[in-house]
Amino acid sequence: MIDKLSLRASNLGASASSSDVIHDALRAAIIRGEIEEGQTLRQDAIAKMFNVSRIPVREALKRLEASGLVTSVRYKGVVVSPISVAEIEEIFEFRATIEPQLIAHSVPRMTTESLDHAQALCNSFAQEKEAGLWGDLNRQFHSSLYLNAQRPYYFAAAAAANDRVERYIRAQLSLTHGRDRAIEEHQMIVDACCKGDAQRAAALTRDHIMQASTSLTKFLDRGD
Amino acid sequence: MIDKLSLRASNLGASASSSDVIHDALRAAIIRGEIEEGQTLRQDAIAKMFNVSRIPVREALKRLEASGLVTSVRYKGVVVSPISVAEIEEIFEFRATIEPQLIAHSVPRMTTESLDHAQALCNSFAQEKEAGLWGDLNRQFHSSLYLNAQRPYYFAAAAAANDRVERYIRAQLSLTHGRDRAIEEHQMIVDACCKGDAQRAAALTRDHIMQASTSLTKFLDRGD
DNA sequence: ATTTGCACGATTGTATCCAATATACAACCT
DNA sequence: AGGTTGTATATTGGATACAATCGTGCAAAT
Repeated sequence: MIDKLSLRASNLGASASSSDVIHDALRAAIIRGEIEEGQTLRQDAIAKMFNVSRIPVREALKRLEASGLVTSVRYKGVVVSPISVAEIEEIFEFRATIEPQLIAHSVPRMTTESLDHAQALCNSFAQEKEAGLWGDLNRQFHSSLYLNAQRPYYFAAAAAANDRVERYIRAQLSLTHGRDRAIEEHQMIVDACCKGDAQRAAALTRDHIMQASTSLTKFLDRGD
Repeated sequence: MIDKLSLRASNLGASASSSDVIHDALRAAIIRGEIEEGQTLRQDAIAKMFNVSRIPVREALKRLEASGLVTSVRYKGVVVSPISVAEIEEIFEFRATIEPQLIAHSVPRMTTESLDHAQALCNSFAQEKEAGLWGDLNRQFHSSLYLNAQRPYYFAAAAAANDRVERYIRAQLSLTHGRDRAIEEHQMIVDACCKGDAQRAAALTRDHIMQASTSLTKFLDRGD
């Protein structure tokens, strides 16, 4: 028998189809705000970008539609789903319900490694100078706190909710003092995790999300 | 200007494509348990059932995959997602988090009409003799209590969670005393709504869901 | 000037065909 | 017999071709 490890055999069966690649790329572009909401996505244009036919593009769009990121009208096309301030508030409130439960379940299951990893991501976020990376690092940090929860459904629900408002989270981080405050709150959450205080970590997470929500809606109601 | 209401103008643009029809039919069949979990869905077979090509079938399957009802492996096919007892428990717990919030937001916004409608559905469920209809009536009843919440994201999240465990909700209702107990609890929830007691309605909803969960998992751990 | 009808291009929805891959089974070797 | 290799068939993934629909501009009618 050959040594499997020497080949680093990857699971080919689960390799990405064109449809998967296109889906992931579009999803990333949408949640990062690189495609602005309301913009219509033309099948042909996307197909040409990826050098494929429209078939895999359509399948990718159907999946994005199922997760709410785009809205489709027959014979007219799909547009990046617009989202109202009320919906943003609702989704932040949803996150503030789900994510504290995730972290509360995680804390008693965290290992030294996962705590170190979380602290490292916390530091990366705090030290990163380039604003374009704050969103990714912020999300990685929060995800790392939920990995031990053993709550896949909650985790997926939180991820979906984050996808819908990701571009507003990024906007909030770019607000005056938005990131500064996040840095402080992140460290407090990590500290609570290190002490094994699940309830405090949950409460801090909830506050962190709601604080971002109010500071964001204050900005959106005023300026936009 | 013509009177729009007199026309009851339906949104023609949103008329159903083949892909939509197939998606809805498959979804209904899966959540009702008519297609059992683990069973593989052949594109060709489905296409022939609906007298269409495989293209709209594939799009329907991609959407089902995005909502978690089926699992797809490249070049092998899609199977109805199996679900473990742990996942069932998690999703019931998720419902027990979300649905009380929905009803709590609904209660202060309920009208006499919506209360009457809920009571009517409550009665229909209690009086229905045919076991095959209990699942639908149960779901209609609960949905009616959430309609006034003005929380579309919560509502959609609850609907998706219900889809995933619908067949187990049905099983639970068929258990000894499962339905009897549901009937009592439903009436208590409606009564709390009529009194405008949002917190009690929420607490009762939470108990209702958790009670179903424990009675169900007790059955699944023992028998299955 | 405004409205109505229509032709045409652009775009989406679906069918049909081909390629890539998996599965089952036969042939073969030891 | 047991296992391995080759081959046929079934099934999915994707490309191409065609049909259905939408939107727009323009001309004719009022």
